[in-house]
Amino acid sequence: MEVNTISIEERKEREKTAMREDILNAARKLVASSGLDGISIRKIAGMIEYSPAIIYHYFKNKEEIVEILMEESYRKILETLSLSDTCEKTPEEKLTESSKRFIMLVVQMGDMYKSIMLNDSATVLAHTSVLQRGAACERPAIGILCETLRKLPGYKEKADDQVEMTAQIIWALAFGLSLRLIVEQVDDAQRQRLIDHTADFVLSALKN
Amino acid sequence: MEVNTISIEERKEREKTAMREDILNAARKLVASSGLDGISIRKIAGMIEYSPAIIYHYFKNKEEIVEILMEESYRKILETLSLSDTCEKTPEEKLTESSKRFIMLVVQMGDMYKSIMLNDSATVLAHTSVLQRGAACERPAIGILCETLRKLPGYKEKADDQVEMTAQIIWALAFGLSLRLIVEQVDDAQRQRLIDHTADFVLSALKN
DNA sequence: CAGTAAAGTAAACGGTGTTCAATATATAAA
DNA sequence: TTTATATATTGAACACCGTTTACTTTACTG
Repeated sequence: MEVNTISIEERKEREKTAMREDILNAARKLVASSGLDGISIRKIAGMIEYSPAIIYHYFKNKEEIVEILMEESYRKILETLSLSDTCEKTPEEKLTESSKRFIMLVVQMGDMYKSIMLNDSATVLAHTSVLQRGAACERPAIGILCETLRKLPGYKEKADDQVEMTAQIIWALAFGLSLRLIVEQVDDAQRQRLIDHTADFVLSALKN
Repeated sequence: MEVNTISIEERKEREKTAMREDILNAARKLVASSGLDGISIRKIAGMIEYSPAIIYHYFKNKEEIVEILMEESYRKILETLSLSDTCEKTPEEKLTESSKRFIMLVVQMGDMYKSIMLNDSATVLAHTSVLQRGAACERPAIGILCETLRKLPGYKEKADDQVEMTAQIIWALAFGLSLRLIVEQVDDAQRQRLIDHTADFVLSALKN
């Protein structure tokens, strides 16, 4: 009975992805309560009420699970970042606002952002690297920034290379600032001051 | 015999610090060969040919050992940073050159710089935090930068607060850039391009 | 109903940091 | 010199960790 066989295979497939999802959900809970380092195969196994060994039937190893969660969070960052392209504003305003939104978001993500951006595994770097020449334009994080810069007065006739590099620098600044805000646990008021000052700083640099 | 007693105490003191130094040296070797994560109490014990437990008579825990090594490296960064104050150059040149030197140094330090700057223990943060208001001026990393900025045209009459914030932003930019250079393992040529472009970017911003 | 493929597990391996009771050693006092 | 005491040192254990292996159970197929 071929029809029956197929339906059983489909159910098995469903069960397999369901199990994978259960494992990932347990991992997500652990991250939420105690950060990325809080993930442990044994804890996940305890939460889904299975033996630890079974997890290796659904994932290659712990690293694979961690990377899935990181890519998930990274996608969330990109989504939030490319959100406000609809509203009509000057490119300067756009730049300022999306930078501010970006920093607020990643500061809120805290530890997770730290882990994503400092991970040097090939899989994660494939998404997060921005300094590699040319390649950067394919990556949303720097691509959106490049587009915005192009709309700035005097940036139409600039070389691609130059614009991309400027984008990379602005991005590095936002990256460095948010990381320090996270690590030093800067309070709201000082954070706001710094973000505003940074926006001014960047706009000044772009005018020349 | 009081004299004898004192001399014995002195020898014991010497022996104690010698043992501490042996432990730290073993730890340093491990860091050199396999990074900060390469340190393990058991490996250190093996190298100094003692049982692992003895290490806890000389150090509170592994964290204390790691923090000592990090503070050591951080001091080295500061020394190299405050080195070129002697030569006579324009503040712009000074800023550019010391920034470049700084980035080259920390990129070379690689993993260690990463670990120092992302460590959020109170002990390490006491040295490395720079975004805290006012407090930053006491810290060499941002203090030197403030002094240099003050010599820039139009920066004499600016408020302390403003100058410090600008320094913090430049510092955050250097921090973010070097971290990405380390994580993404950018090649020499591209690194040089980015550093040069960054210097231009910063000088442009400072002119307004 | 037998056979097979997949799901699941217990137990172990080698690793980690840390603690604790017991022991060896060296100094001080008798 | 012998005894007491403080210090240095250790072995063994505790509680974790990721991962692998051989084994058993379960579910499905012919």
